[in-house]
Parts: sequence; structure tokens; C-alpha cells
Amino acid sequence: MTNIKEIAQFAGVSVSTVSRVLNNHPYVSPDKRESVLQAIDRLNYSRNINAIHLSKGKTNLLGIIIPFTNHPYYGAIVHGITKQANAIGCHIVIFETHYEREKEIQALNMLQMKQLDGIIVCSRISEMKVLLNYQTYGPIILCEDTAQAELSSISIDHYAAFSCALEYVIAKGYKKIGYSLGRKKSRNSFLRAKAFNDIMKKHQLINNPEWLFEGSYHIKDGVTLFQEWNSLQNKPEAIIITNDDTAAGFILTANKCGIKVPEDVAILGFNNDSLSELLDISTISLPLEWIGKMAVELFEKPEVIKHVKLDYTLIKRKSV
Amino acid sequence: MTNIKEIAQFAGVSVSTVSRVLNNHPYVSPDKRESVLQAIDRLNYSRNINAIHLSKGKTNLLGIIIPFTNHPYYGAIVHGITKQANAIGCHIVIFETHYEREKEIQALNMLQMKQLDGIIVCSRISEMKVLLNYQTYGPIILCEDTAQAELSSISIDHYAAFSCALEYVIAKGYKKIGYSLGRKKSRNSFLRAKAFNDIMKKHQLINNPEWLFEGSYHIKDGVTLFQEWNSLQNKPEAIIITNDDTAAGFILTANKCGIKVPEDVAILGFNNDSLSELLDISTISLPLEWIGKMAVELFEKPEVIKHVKLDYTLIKRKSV
DNA sequence: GTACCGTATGAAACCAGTTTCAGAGCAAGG
DNA sequence: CCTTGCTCTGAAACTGGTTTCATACGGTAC
Repeated sequence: MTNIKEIAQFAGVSVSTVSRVLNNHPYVSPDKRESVLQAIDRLNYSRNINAIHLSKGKTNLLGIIIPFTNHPYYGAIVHGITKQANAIGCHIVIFETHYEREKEIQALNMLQMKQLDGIIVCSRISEMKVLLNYQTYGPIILCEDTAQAELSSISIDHYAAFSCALEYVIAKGYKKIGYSLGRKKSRNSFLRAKAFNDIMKKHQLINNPEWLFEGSYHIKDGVTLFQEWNSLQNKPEAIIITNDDTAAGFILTANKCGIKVPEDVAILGFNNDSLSELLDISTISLPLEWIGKMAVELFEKPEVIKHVKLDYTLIKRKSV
Repeated sequence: MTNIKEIAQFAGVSVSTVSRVLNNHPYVSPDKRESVLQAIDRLNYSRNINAIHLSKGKTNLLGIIIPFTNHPYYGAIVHGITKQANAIGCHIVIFETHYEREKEIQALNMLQMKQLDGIIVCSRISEMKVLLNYQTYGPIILCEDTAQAELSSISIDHYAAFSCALEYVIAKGYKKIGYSLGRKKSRNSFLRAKAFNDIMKKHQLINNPEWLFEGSYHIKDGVTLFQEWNSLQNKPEAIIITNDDTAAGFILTANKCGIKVPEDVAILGFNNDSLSELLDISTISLPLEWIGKMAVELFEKPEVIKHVKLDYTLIKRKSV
């Protein structure tokens, strides 16, 4: 591999001059610039970016921590991140954790070791204090509703969004209402659960713990969810489901079993995926790509710690 | 930031010894090892991985070129790659190209600049000779059926898989058969088209160019596909659709319009996604995760150029 | 005439590690 | 007693860039 020294030698200049040409610095005479460019061409030179990274102390690499890649919710966020990151000359390294602590730490270690300039945490399993420990090594952006003063965050007001969903279902006359979550322990789930409890209490409706379902991520989980629902003696008449994929799984399975939505059970989803449109699922549309975009923008300004909240939209279709 | 020199000083040893401890080399006396470890702990030291990359000449970073992240077909491949890559201590950098040449070149340039140890190309737009130019900088693995002797590849026998699909549809008694593709120009599409032409000719069936549809990737494309099909005067009675997502979009839209599958039009998909199971779509199951796994294995052995082909399975359900 | 400034250039320090090489100490084998 | 070989250690070279600093040159202002 040819290096900058050989180029300098070939072109009859110093390495500083070659570096200046490579970085488009001014103060290089046209003829020297030309001879450097020729040398680069002749010797088929290409820069070793690791040396640049070492020297500059940054890599233009942005880590993303997500539980699943193959999921519309996170897919949309990642898409938003990627677009904005490309716009500022950054590349993306994806850490698919499946909520394994170890994987998350791996990503954080790469930040510590300076392989990453920053990290966007879309969903986490580690405690907040663990993240804070790594914060000295570079900006960490959270895609969750947090009051953590030390880390910037971008989130949807899940409390308000869920409340909106629930109020809509209640307004439609349903009284026996259940809901599903992803992981019970996540921040988003906490907020949704709180919203559920608050609103149900406000309307003096029964909050049956049997009607809280967990582990809803993918289409297949919708199949399971339906089976759980179907096996209940005392069934809720409406379910607010974490995401449209699971909702779709539920509805399609229900249809197979001759159970009608919304006649036998009403369903409200989240995310406004293309599937929900096709299946006429009422849903809460979340600006997921925007989350990604904003996360990158927060990363760009590490000196300002901000907490941004984004809005949601209720989309009324036929499943409620 | 503390560096290896400070550690050496603090521990009263040379940098070589520190390096040995860090890399678990033998030939370090227990007491020196201990004092180095203590120094590392006291000074809260962490290695700068960029220096390591520079020094070692590799990064343990593997690039993946894919058109879309948010797609079951590529999602499954990426998943397979990620799993296997993690097993060999590699991380993944995803390049979502949307079939833009520039993005592809970006990835290849990172290989050239030694930021990546290798690249797995899941689907490409650049000509083969472009790829070959970059091959000197590191292993490039193709996930496509190629005869290119210089690059390793892992692929499904799309010709055989499509033939199998078509023979099945024909055996079911359909004569007016159409099919959809992603990009006409891709290698996979070429093979599927060839299979279609060959088999149709063999059975002396009409090959109507109006019945070739393009641009089938996502659920939404299935909506469009249905509309195209529906607007035809002379409609095919069966369509073999590139992937289950598009097939699902087609079927769900058809159902909305009161058109029945398979009575009014038979559908056969590819990939055996969870959606196809729910919707009872007959499909060809492809070992996508295995493609990812094998691709990484081929990357590990750059000295051996191999062309691996994987098998497929016809899954009979109700849509044909 | 000289003080000052912008342009142009290269030497050398710097980023933070790994690796090679030479040599010291010590035990076993002949 | 001498050779051989293994364990341990550190100096120095090496990876390949960027950046600072000193300096030289030419033109302009006073």
C-alpha cells in the first residue's frame, strides 16, 4: 500500500503539502497541487482512514442501539436516522441487542474506545446510570421519554398518545378494555400503563389485570395474543395493541376463527404501518422517521442537552 | 485521555509489557501483569481502537450493501449475517442504497480506505467490473447467483426455485399465468424471467408481456399490483409474486374489492414470511438467514473463492 | 527603508497503539 | 563447563495520517 510519504516523495513535496492537498486546505500553489494529484493518480493511492480517525480523534460513525432490526417501528426510526446521518457525512453502525445487556455494553464500549462518535439509544435494557457512566466518552441520545437532565432525548408523548387512544375507545362505548405492551419494564410501557390506569380510573371503568398482555412485537405475537384473548372466560371487548403488526396478526387470526373485528372485539393499534391501512385498523400514527432525524440533530449539538417531544395523530378506521 | 504510555509509567514497566497484558500475550510475569492491571484500573484507561485498527491493519467491521433495511427479505439476510458476524467478533455497518450507485461506491470506498475488512453485497446496481476493481482492497461476497470466478458468492438457485413455483401453478391447471419482479435488471430477476420463459415454452403456454409486473417490494406495491392486474382487459388467472409482502398487499386489496383468492386469481409468493402463513399464501420458502450466515463464512476464507447454492422449499397453502 | 501581513512550504511533533529485535536470566542436557 | 532453549523485558521501529511551528518570500503601507 502506498502511503502519504511515497506520494510526497514522488511529487517532490513534503507530507504536509500532500495532506493539505488531500484536505483541500488553501495555501498550496497550483503547480504543487497538480503534481501531488498526479502522484496520487499514478501510485493509485488511497487514504487509510484509520490513521485519519486516530489523528483526528473521530470516526464519523454513529452507533444505534435497537432491539430488533426486522421490525417496522424501529425500522422507521433507523430509516430516519440513516437519512439524516448521511446528510451530515456520518455512517451508521447498528447494534441489534434483542434486549441483551451484553450487546448494549458492546456498543457503549465502542464509544468508549472511540470507534463511535456517538450513540442513539432507541430502546434500552441497561439502567440509566450505566449509560451516564459512558456519557463522558461521547454524546448519547435517548429515544425515550426521560427527565434525565444529563442526556438529550427525543420522544413521543406516549402517555398522551395512549390516553388519546383509550379515550377514543371509551368514547366509542367500550367498557371492558384491555391492552398489550412490549416489555413491561420499558419506559414507554410504563407511561402507557400509567395512562391506562389513570384514564380508566377517571371513567370509573374496571381495570382487569387479566386484560394486560405482554410481549407484543411482531405479527406472530398477534397470533399468540389472539389465542390468549380467546381462552379468557371473561374477555375484554376492545384491546389497544402496542403496534399494528401485532394487531394485524390478531385480526387475521381472529378472522380465521370466525371472530369479527370490531363486532366481537375492537382493536386499536399504533404506528400506522401499511398493514394497518390495508386491514382498516384504527391506529395512532407516530412520527417515527422524525424521531430518527431529530435524534441525529441532537447528536450534532452535544453541548445542548434538550428533551424534544413529538406529536401523534389518531387515525380512525374500522377496527374500533 | 490516558494512554498506554501513562499506564506504563504508572505501573513501572514498558509500553511493550502493557501491550502484552492488554493482548493476553504470554511471557509476562504475574506481578508485572498485576501492576499493569491495577494501573489500568486506577487511571480508568480504555484503549483507543483506532490506533489498534491502524496498527493491525484491520477493523473487524463488515459492510453490508442492501437496497432496503425495512424489508423482510433483506431483514432476514441481515439477521443471519449479524448473528454469524458477532460469532467471529465482527461488527456490521449497513449501507442502505435504495439502488443508488453513489451509496454503493461509498461502501466500496470505505473498504478501500480500510475502514471495512470486507463487504457483503446483498443486491447491487453497479456493474460487476466495478466491484472487481475494489476486490484488491478486501473480500467482497456476493449474495447472488453469479459465475464470476473472482468473487465468492452465496445464492439460492432462483431459476430452479421459480421453475418449481411455476410448475406447481401449471400443475394446478392454470394456463394464463403472470408474474412480478423487483427490478427487471437484477441478476435474480433475470433468472426468474428466464425460468418463466423456458417453462412456459415447454408447456406451450402463452407468455403475455402484459402479465409481467415490476417494482414489487413492499406491501404497498401489492396494492398497486392489484390495481394494475384489475385494470387489465385480459387478466391472468394466476400470478407468481416476488415476495410474500407484495402478495399479501395484493390479496388484502383484492379481498376488499370482493375478489377472491384463489377462485378469481391464484397467488404464489416467495419467502414464507409470517404474513404468508397468516394469509394462507402458498409460497416458496428461501433459507435467507442461511444466506447471511454462509456469506460471513465465505468472508472468513477469502483465499478460497467459492460459489455456494442453497435449496428452497415449496410450501403449499391455499392461495393457489 | 522598514514594519507588517498574507501566502506558501517543510520539519517535527503528535495521535495511540503493535511488533520486531536484542538481550538478560535461568534451567536442563551433554 | 558450555551449549541450547525457554521465559521475560524494554528500546525502537512501525502503522499513516494531521497539525503546529518556524521560516521564507513578496507585496503594501507608512
